[in-house]
Amino acid sequence: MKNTDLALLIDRFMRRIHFGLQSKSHTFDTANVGPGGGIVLLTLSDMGTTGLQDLTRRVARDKSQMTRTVRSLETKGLIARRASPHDARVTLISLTQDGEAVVKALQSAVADTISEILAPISSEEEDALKSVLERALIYSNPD
Amino acid sequence: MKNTDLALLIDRFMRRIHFGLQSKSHTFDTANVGPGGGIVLLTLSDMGTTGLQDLTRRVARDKSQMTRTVRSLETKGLIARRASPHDARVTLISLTQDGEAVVKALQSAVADTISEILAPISSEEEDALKSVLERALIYSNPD
DNA sequence: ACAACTTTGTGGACATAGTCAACAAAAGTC
DNA sequence: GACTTTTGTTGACTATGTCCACAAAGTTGT
Repeated sequence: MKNTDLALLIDRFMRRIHFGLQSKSHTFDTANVGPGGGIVLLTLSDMGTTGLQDLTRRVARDKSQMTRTVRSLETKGLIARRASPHDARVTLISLTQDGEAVVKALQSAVADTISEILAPISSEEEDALKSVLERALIYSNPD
Repeated sequence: MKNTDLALLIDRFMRRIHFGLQSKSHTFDTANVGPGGGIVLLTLSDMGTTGLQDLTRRVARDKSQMTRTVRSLETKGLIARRASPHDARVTLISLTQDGEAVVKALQSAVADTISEILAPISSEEEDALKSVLERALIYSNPD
C-alpha cells in the first residue's frame, strides 16, 4: 500500500513543468494559446486528424470544454474543422500550417523544460519512464 | 529530442487519476475537500507540521491560493494553525485528528485508484518510477 | 419504416482553481 | 533606525472544470 506518493509525485512533476514553461511562456507562446490550448495542439499533432470526441478522450477533458478550447484555437487560425464524410455528427479537427508552426515552438520549449528537470535522470531511465506511463495508459481505459 | 511526449503522458496520467477518483469521490470525500484540499492534506501528512510557505513551495501552488485552501480546511476542522514561536511571521500548519482521519480515507482511495491504473506495471517498475520522479524533483528547484 | 436508444457536439450556469498586484507585519541587514 | 526581504493576506480578474439539457445524426429492434 501507500503508493499514494505516486499521485503526489506526478502532480508535483506536472506543476513543475507548468511553472518552468510559464516563466518563459512569453518567448514561445506568441499565439497565446495557454497551457490548455498547448496540450490540445501537441496532442493533435501526435494523433493527426481526429474527431472531437477522440481528442477529448485522449486528453481526458470534458467535451463541452473541448468544444470551447477548439473554437478558440480555430479563431486563432491554428486548427481547421470539417464534417466527417462518413458520419455527419463528427467534426474532424486538424492542424493548419500556422498550427504546425506553433506546435514546433511548443515542442521545443517543452522539450527544453523537461530536459532541464530530467537533468539528474539517465536517458535509459527516461525511456523506461515513458514506456511505463504509456503502458499504464493504454491498458487502463476509464470508459 | 522530442521528449515532449513525457509532458503529455504525465498530464494524461494525472487526469486519469483525477477521473478515477472523482467518479467515486462521494464514497470517501465525505468532508468535501475536493482535489485541491486533498492534495494539501496528503502533502501535509507527508511533511508534518510546516509553514504555509514551505507547503506552498512543495505543492507548487500560488501562495494566495494556498491561503484560501488552508482557510477552508481550517473551517472544516481538518487542520490547525498557530504562529511559530521562532518567527512570528510564519503560520505553522498541522493536521488535526479529524484531518488525520480524512487523510487515511484519501490515501486508501488514491492507492486503490493508482493500483488499478498500474495493473499492467510490475512493482519493480513502479518503484523505479517513483524513484526517478523523486530524484528529478529533488534536484530541480525552480526557485 | 418507424419508434426507441446511442453517439457527437454545443450551449448555459455555476463552482473551483490559477494569476497578478498591492499590502501589512515581522525579521534580517547595514 | 532607515532599507530590504520574507511571510501571509486580500481583491480583482481570468481560466478551467463540472453538470445538465439539448439538437442532430446514427443505430437497433421489431
